[in-house]
Amino acid sequence: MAQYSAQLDDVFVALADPTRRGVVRRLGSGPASVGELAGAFPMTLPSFMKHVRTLESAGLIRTTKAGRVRTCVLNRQRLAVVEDWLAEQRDIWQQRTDRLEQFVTEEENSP
Amino acid sequence: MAQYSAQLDDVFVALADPTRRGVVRRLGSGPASVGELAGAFPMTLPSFMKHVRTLESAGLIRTTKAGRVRTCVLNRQRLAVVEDWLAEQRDIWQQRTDRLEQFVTEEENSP
DNA sequence: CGGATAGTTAGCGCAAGGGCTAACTATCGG
DNA sequence: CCGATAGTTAGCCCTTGCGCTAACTATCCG
Repeated sequence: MAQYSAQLDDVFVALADPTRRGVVRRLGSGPASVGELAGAFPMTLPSFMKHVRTLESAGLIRTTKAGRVRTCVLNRQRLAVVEDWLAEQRDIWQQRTDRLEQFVTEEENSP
Repeated sequence: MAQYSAQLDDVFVALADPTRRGVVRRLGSGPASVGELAGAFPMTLPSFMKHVRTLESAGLIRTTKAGRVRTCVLNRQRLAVVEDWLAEQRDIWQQRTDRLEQFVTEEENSP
């Protein structure tokens, strides 16, 4: 529950684009080359590559190059950053409802 | 598990900024006026208001104006959009590991 | 070797994002 | 009614994001 703010920023920014979410989704089913991935999106390769780099520097994917083909794999770990943030939100909200309950109880005891 | 893409985009974009995440976090503890919220961030009111509007049009918060003060409340429901997306990712990944297990099993049976 | 394939680099254009100031409106409180 | 308070609107600036073309590098294969 730390103050990941930098990571958090990169990850949310990376996911704030439909193309990049599409890549994450696709990679969920297993690794793929840049070319394979790019085929699913209506843009040129250089444009697509930028998305790949964004995802990689956010840590959401990892890539390796073998011969002339670069293979991308999902780094599921990184999605935990989002999960943790959501969990934190739930906690905060929970604390609030706890306070509300306590307040109501106190009111009942001293009306 | 539909194709929310538009909503999803708005919500992720909204959360891709530390100021806006800060507001969401703060509102988790209960409603607050624009002025109260703005006090926590190093920027002018007009700038801050843009973030409020972004959050509101993404559906993450709701605001109402009484007299001269506008009060903001968190719309927790909307965070479910993110939760659902994450759940979907987990599903996809799960399907993959299922296939892998099946593959391994088949290999064992016919070596 | 030589052509096809798979990325990569460089640079450009445009729209959007996020911040600011200045000036205005609309309460509220005395 | 008047001054202070709480937002709001308008417009400007600058950076970043995202898409494109053109040209280049680096394999792979026959």
